[in-house]
Amino acid sequence: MFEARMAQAALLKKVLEAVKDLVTDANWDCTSAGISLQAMDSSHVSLVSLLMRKDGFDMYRCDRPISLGINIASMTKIMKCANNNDAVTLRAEDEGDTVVFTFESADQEKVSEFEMKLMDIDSEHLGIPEREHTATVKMPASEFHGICRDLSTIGETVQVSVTKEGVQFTASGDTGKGTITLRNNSSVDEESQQVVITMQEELSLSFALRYLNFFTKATALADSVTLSMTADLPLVVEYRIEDTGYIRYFLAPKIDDDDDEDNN
Amino acid sequence: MFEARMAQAALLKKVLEAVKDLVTDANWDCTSAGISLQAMDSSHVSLVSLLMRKDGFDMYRCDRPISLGINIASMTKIMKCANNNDAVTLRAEDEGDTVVFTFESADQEKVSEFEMKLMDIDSEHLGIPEREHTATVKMPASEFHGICRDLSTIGETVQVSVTKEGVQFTASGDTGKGTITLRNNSSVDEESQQVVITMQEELSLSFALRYLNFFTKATALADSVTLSMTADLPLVVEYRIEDTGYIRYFLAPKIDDDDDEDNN
DNA sequence: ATGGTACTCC
DNA sequence: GGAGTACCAT
Repeated sequence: MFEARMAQAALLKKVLEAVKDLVTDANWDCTSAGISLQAMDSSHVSLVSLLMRKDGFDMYRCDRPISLGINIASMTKIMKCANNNDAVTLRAEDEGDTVVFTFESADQEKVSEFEMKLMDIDSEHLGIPEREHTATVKMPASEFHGICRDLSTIGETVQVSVTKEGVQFTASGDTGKGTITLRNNSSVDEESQQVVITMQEELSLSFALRYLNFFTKATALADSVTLSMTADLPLVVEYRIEDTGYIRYFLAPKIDDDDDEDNN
Repeated sequence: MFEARMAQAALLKKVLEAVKDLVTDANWDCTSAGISLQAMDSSHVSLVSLLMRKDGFDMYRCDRPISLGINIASMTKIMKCANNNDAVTLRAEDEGDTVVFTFESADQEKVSEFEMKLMDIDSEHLGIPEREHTATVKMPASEFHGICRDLSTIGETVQVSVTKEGVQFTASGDTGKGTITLRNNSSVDEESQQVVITMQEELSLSFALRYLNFFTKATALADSVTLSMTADLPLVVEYRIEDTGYIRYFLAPKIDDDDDEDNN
């Protein structure tokens, strides 16, 4: 028996928003420690990794590990039926082929139950090593969101260049070129507004904006986002989910990492 | 001569919103008592019945009964030209083939007139008997709206089950099953938020959500909606129009009213 | 209440 | 493929 209850449906809704454009089906792997999900996007370019630890839940019970194969669109539809401050309970029998969502309104006058069929999904459970990166940039999530959106109107690729002084995002295309520079400002009062750079050496990598724009669907989940970069290794874009875990996205850099590239 | 004036164009706009998706042409039957309209929807499945008593108007005059055959889309277009708090006057000559809409802005600084051609419409004026029902459920109109919208994502049919304790709405489909339960809570302070059940005996009937979703276009007209049900008879969905009358929708239950039905 | 998006019909 | 319509989200 698996059963987990969270006080605010809003959280799960936001998680789905952050996943649904990238992934059609995924296994939600539930253990006594919590829920995790790993999936490649449908074009096998990027990877999403979600962790929700059991302490992020009001109530959490998982008698034995269970993998819930879920169609994300169906789950999204169901979660749309919850109000943001409904309590949500997920329940699955060990040998069952369904999961049941229960929504309870704050005033207890309304209870909704949605039963969803589970799927069999080949899970490519990729062990992703936690590694040190050459450079990390922590910045306001909404700032990153805006930068990716804006640069998309210029070109398809963004070049991210990190120095001790700051981070620079550049895109170019037919209409011209756009560059956005954020200064390292870890001294700003509000932590959520800080731009904090940690690095061993300067570095410059290019990424497909199309995927970054999918990643920024997680903006509602966290005030800050952290970009972790190492030459020739995938970028990691991490949003911490308060008290609960994180959602991380992985995206390999474009190989043509030079300024002369003009065929975006 | 027929002439009627209402202080707020908003009311007539909302009435049109509540009718236009269901009915293309309809006779507005005007008598000294007021205006009424009855029409089947275009697929002859459901029925709309509108009543606006003369006391709902600022000014009302109807020398002899007259039936105004109106294309609802045309009238909607014309009413879109009125501001919500314009006063509206409808005027038709006894032997004429047009109706004139006059909009006067609140500050009297602007007057608009639109003349619309009338149509000849075969009116199937169905005498609908007022009858006692086995069960009625009064609930917040917005709640009913949300339930119909949410369950539409699950299946095409909703089963409505009424007991003394509450009312339950259930739909099922390929992706699973959804159930929403509202407790009878007539003791809630705000009358508009109450769920009030009146019943002779428990009952469970199924309806096509497609039509219920057309009916909920009337949500803006009233805080509450009342569902009246009797086995094998059409459901009546009633929105009271404050001080004026009502709009009622009728929809026959689906015949397969059992839980084993799986071909929604 | 209004604007954007997504769907459906033509 | 385009326009109109309906729905959702802000």
